Amino acid sequence: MAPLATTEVARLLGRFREYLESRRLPITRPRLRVAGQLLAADAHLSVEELQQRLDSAGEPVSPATIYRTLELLEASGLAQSHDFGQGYRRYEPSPASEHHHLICDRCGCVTEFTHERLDRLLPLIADEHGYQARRHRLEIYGTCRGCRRAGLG
Amino acid sequence: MAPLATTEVARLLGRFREYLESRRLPITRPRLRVAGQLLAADAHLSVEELQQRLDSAGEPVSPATIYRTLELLEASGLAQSHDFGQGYRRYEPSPASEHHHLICDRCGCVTEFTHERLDRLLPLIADEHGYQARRHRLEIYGTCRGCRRAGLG
DNA sequence: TTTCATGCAAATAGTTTGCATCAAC
DNA sequence: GTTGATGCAAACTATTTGCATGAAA
Repeated sequence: MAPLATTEVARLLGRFREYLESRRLPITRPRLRVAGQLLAADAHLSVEELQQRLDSAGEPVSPATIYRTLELLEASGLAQSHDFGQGYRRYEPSPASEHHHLICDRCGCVTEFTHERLDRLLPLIADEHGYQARRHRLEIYGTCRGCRRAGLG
Repeated sequence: MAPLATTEVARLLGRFREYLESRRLPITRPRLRVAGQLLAADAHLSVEELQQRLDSAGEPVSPATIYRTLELLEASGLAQSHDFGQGYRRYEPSPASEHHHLICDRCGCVTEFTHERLDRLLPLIADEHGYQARRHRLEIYGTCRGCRRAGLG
């Protein structure tokens, strides 16, 4: 996952401030630290990883606050969480266009892909079964290129 | 989810016994109770639901043993577990043909569907990204027919 | 009679929450 | 000054594990 450009991170941080203002919620230093660190991330981060990065950056935030801020980021639409069945959730900035995930069984790395035709197909399938689709989740698990090359496949 | 025919349940129970024998593992009463109850299920059961059904049937088994037996059932290929993001796992007998799930956001009910073309497509997508696909997971979340009729959609 | 499963209770791990204190406004 | 956030520690929940006892082979 390529990190967002610095200017884009700044723009999204601005949107987060607006979101907080619109809800009359204080714009606090810990909130901005968490948001800044997640929005600038180059990977799907766990809360633990996020905390480590905040610590390394000399901007420590407690796990409780990290969780609470992530909730706000999700509610505002600026971030998404995923459960890849690893026992904890991982977070990423909301992508410009919705995408799906390839997850490596070996190293846990995540690759994103989009597939328009597939996205159009799924609501139709839901409809055939009487469901009104709201969202879907598609994950492919396997061995990534790197692990296959390393003979771990 | 329609329950399996009684004869089919019996056949699968036989396969479970064979699996245990082949591993020199004791064929115990609690193991057969758990397997029998899950294989005859008409839905995707949580461990709690499974325990309730066992209790109701006058065949109580402790949660620890239920978890341990489910592990064996998964290892033997006779059962599958799913995490639908509800905070706990749900189990079902392994289907004859792999399928995907529609999950109702409201009532939690699960509907299965198959889609051959889609199943053929996914490994190709993985390959395009350098992954060797091993398995995939496709879930559509929305409102089921019943909940929509009840005006809960 | 040897081996391994069972049930209980304690441990685990990610996440959530209550509460006293502190920062934002 | 008022409101609500923070950090800590305790609580919570699904699941796993250690151990004394009991059942299968």
